[in-house]
Amino acid sequence: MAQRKKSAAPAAPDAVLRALADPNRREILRLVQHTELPAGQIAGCFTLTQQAVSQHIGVLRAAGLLTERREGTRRLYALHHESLEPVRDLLSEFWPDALGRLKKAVETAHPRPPTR
Amino acid sequence: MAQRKKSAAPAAPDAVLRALADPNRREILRLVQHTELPAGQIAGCFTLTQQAVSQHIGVLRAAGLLTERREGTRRLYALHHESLEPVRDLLSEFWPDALGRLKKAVETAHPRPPTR
DNA sequence: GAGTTGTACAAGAGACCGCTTGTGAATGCC
DNA sequence: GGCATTCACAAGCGGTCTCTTGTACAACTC
Repeated sequence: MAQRKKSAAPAAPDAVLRALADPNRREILRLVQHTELPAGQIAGCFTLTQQAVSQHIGVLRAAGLLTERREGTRRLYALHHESLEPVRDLLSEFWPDALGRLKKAVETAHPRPPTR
Repeated sequence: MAQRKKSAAPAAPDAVLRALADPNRREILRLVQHTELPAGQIAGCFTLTQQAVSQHIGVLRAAGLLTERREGTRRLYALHHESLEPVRDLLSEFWPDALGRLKKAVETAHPRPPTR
């Protein structure tokens, strides 16, 4: 199986939306949106246990919202912006006027590899 | 006490995101995106029971994503676009460059009453 | 090798979600 | 009034989510 999807289908936004629907997970994304951070440091920002935060990281990673890089014993996480696209597409679908047009503007300003 | 008890809810991003995270509910939103529809007609588009669809409508309404209008024994629902704004704000927060700037452009082009 | 550190995996409790069946309330029509 | 239609409310069931505690494992340090 070379490709996960045959066309430029809107993917499954379910996982991304569910992942975003939790305030703790959104906070994690805010922490790593500009710099990558090790799991332990992320966990240190919460009153939850390290394991609970690790599970949240797992949810975000499963949704494709985090990239992981191992460095020694640590694992560094960072926001993977492109996985937000299904949400943006969804939004533009329901946003009749403004966002729909602006989406094209975004794509013009930030060309991406053609989705085959 | 603030006066935020109207049918058009303040829309915490959690409720909106959770509501959007279900494919059946997204389908409901697509149905009423351009025209308002009675609950029964919405339910007729699904294999679920009328009650199940009614519950989905309740979730969407609680998230502020639907407006309700009573007409006789029927209740007509339509998409309430503005409740999507928290999602748009969230997205622009995590979208480093393009969407963040374009959001301002949207607000300039489509001014709305100041929130709060 | 032994200990320490950083992290994920596993199992379980309690809450919540989505669905079904059953029922009731409001409106319209005869 | 009596009845049909439209729809929400209520209870219950199985599955899923989120959290906790306990544990395992890999990589560094000595």
